[in-house]
Amino acid sequence: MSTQFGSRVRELRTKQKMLLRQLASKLDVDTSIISKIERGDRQLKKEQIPLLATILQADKVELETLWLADQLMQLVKDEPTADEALKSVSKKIKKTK
Amino acid sequence: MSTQFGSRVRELRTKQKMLLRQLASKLDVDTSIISKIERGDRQLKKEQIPLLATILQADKVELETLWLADQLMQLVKDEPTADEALKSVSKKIKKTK
DNA sequence: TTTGTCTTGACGGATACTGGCAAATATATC
DNA sequence: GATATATTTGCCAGTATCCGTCAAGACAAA
Repeated sequence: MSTQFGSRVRELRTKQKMLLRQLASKLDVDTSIISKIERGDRQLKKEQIPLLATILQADKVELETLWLADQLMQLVKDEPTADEALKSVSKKIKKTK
Repeated sequence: MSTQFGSRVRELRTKQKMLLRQLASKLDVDTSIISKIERGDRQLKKEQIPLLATILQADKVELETLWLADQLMQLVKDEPTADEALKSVSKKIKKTK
C-alpha cells in the first residue's frame, strides 16, 4: 500500500517539523488527503507536484520521478510480463528522443 | 494515437480474413469498439485478452505484453523523467521476484 | 482526562470510461 | 457511375472511478 512518493513526502515534511495540518493548508486541501497520500492510499495529482516541491523545498524532478515510478509500479505489479513490457517501453522511448 | 496492441490485433485479424463484424460478434461487443481498439482510440479490457487470443489463435502472453506496454507508454510519454522511472521500477520488480 | 496529531470510513460532486447506436466515410464489386 | 458491404466517427446514457470534505476514531503526551 505504501508508495515511494508518499514515503519521501513524509520524510521531507517531518524533517522540517511540519505538521500534516500545515502542509495541507499550504496545498489548500483537507488534512486527511495528505495523510492518505503519504501512506499511499491516494495519489497526488500530477499538477500539484511543483507546488508541493516548493513548499517542502525539495527537488521537483525527484518528486516527479518518484510519482511516475509509483504509477508505473501500480500498473505492472502482479503482471507476469512486467519486465518485458518495461524493457519494450524503455527502448521505444529512447528512439523518439 | 495508434498502439502496438491494436496494430497487432488488426494484423492477426486481417491475416485470417476475419471481418471486424465477425470478431466483434465473437467478443460480444459492437463493431465500432473493435475498430477503435485496433486504431488505438480505446483500450481493450484486460480481462478480455484471453478470449481475444483464443479467437485469433494468437499467443496470449504476447498480447498481454503488448497491452501492458501500451498502458505504460501512455503513462510515460511526454514525461521527462520517464527513463529513470522505468529503470527504477524494473529494479524494484526484480527484487520481489 | 484533556489536548493535539494523525488515521479512517462514508458521503456527494465531478470526471472519465464503457458499450451501443446511427450517420458518415471508405472500399469493393458490378 | 451505382450499389452493397466494411469501416470509421461522433454522440449519448449508464456506470465506475476519483477527488475533497466532513466526522468520528485511534494514538500519544502531558
